[in-house]
Amino acid sequence: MADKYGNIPNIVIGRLPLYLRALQYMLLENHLVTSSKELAERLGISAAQIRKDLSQFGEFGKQGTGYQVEFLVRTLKQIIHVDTTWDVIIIGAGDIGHGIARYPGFNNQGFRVIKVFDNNPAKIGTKIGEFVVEDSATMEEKIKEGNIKIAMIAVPASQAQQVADNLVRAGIKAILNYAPITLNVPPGIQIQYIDPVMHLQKMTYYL
Amino acid sequence: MADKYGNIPNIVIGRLPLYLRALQYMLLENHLVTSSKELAERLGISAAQIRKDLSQFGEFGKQGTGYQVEFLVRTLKQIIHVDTTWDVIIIGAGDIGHGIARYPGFNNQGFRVIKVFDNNPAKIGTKIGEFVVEDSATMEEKIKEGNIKIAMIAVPASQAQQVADNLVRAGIKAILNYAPITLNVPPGIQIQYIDPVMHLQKMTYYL
DNA sequence: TAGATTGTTAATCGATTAACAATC
DNA sequence: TAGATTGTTAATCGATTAACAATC
Repeated sequence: MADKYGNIPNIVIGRLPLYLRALQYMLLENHLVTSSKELAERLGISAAQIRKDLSQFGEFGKQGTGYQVEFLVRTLKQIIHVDTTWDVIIIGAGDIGHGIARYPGFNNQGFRVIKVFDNNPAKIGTKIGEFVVEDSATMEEKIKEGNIKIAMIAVPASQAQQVADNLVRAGIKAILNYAPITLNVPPGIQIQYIDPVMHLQKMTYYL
Repeated sequence: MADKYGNIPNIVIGRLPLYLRALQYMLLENHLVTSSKELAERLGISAAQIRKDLSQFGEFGKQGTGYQVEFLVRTLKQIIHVDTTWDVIIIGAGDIGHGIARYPGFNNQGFRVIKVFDNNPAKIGTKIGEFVVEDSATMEEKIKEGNIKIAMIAVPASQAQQVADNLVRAGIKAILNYAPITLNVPPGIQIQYIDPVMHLQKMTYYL
């Protein structure tokens, strides 16, 4: 239940994965205890904000000492629901689809790509690493069968809205969209965007 | 000069590429005039916000009518400095580097990938589409020669900070980082992040 | 003219920060 | 104990929205 903790601002939720990522690196470095001050310096944000954010979910630190990194990692994973592994599908077997199908970074972060779909007969049946590209026509059925909740859209912008509509109809609840277009989805469906052009254009103003 | 317009909040600058993207789609659809209301509906934000954002830079609309799409596209491109084409380099010739080197979406959006670097001898000299992978050891020199200002980091997280340091030393002013790690860069250097895991983790809280 | 929509102001809403008592 | 750092409050800061005169 997302409201287990009451109404947490979305902007706070958005920072938790950032904290988690930094804390996991600390673990990797055998850095077992940290403080809001240290974490803040690593991330370039204020210590007060980190303490305030964490305090929305409980009391995880100890005065005078700080936070046990391993405990905080475990706790954050539980809070944002990546203490389990989510099955994820990819729609679109072009360059982007290939890239994310093979991306090793999902491992141990709560996600596992399990299927890749495309509607191009020339691509259906071909292999991408361990995956055999499946026919988009069978997508809805397979989403329902597998009770899949998360999808990544890697089709051209012109097809993205149609794909999103199909995904939502099939029961998908969270979409990561790589197509450079804003999609309309019903309330309650999560959507995030990755568009390198937008990121670059956010910076050129300052150049 | 970024302060041609005074001190515009960063959050406003960040929305301009979103407006631009939507307006360019309208052009594509031969949709020549729009209003803050219409644009707001497409983007799922408020019309007042769009008008307020645009008004920071001038008066581009007409009461009773709205905005000329083509004029607004041209104006936004000038404001965020993508009315010219920026040369961009990629560091890292792995899967991600391959993907962005071949990504067609930069065309006509103000960016052109011109070089790909890697420090792996097995990769140097190999081809990625039209690019020949160049030796990272020659990177700084080539950045200076070409007066390049923008770079995309596509190396493993363990190498990303070192690469960023080198880029900054060579004169790079804007970095798009695909490595899943927060980087430290000096003030005045722009940095943006793309990490699909973070985006997915922002959504699972609500599932 | 009547209707529509801008640009802008003031009010509201929300997020961040500074400060500090509590306490390890 | 003395020093350090949390969790939390209240103050500040900033962003969004509602409303409307101006005007096309």
